[in-house]
Amino acid sequence: MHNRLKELRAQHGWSQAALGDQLDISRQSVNAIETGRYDPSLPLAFRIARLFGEPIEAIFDDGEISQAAE
Amino acid sequence: MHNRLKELRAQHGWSQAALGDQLDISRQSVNAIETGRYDPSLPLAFRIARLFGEPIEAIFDDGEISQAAE
DNA sequence: TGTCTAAGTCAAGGTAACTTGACAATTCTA
DNA sequence: TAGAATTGTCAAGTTACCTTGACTTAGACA
Repeated sequence: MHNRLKELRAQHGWSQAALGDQLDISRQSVNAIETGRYDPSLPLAFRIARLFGEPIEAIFDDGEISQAAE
Repeated sequence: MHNRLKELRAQHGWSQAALGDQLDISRQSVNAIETGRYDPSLPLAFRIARLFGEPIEAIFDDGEISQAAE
C-alpha cells in the first residue's frame, strides 16, 4: 500500500529514528513502512494520522477507488 | 479498538458469513473483529470502510483524541 | 419434534507486523 | 581527515492477524 510517510516526515525535518520515537516504534519499522516492505497495523496508522493531523485515507492509499455513501 | 462493524452489518441485514464473503475473509475473522479479539489489518480496514462508504475514522475508534491540522 | 441458520468460541497452523542487534554506504560537519 | 548521523538492509525472534475445521448454544420454523 502506498503512503506519504516519507514526504510528511521530510516536511517536519525529522529522522526516521525521531519519527519512530514519537510513534513508539523502532526506526527499522519506520523504514520498512516508508519503503513499502509492509503496512502498519491499524492502531499504528491511527497514531501516524493523528501525529500529522490528517485522515488515514489522506496518508495511506490502497489503490482502490473509494466511493462515498449516498 | 472499538468499532461499529456489528452495527453497520445489522443495518444491512447481513450475517457475519455474508459480510466475510464481501470482505474476502472468514466469518470467524468477522466475529473476532466484532467482538474485539483483534483489530483488522490496515488493508482490511480500507475494504471495510469502502464497503460501508464511510471513512476509517468513522468506523474505528482507538480512543484517543484526534486533532485536525492547523 | 427435528432441522436450519446464526453466532460465539477453540485449536492448530501460516503469514504479516513488529522487535533488537548488527553491518555497510552515504552525507554532514568539526 | 576523522567522527557522527542518517538511511537501508539483514537475521532471528515474538506477537498479531487470518485461515480451516470443529463444537456448542440459541432462535426460527416446518
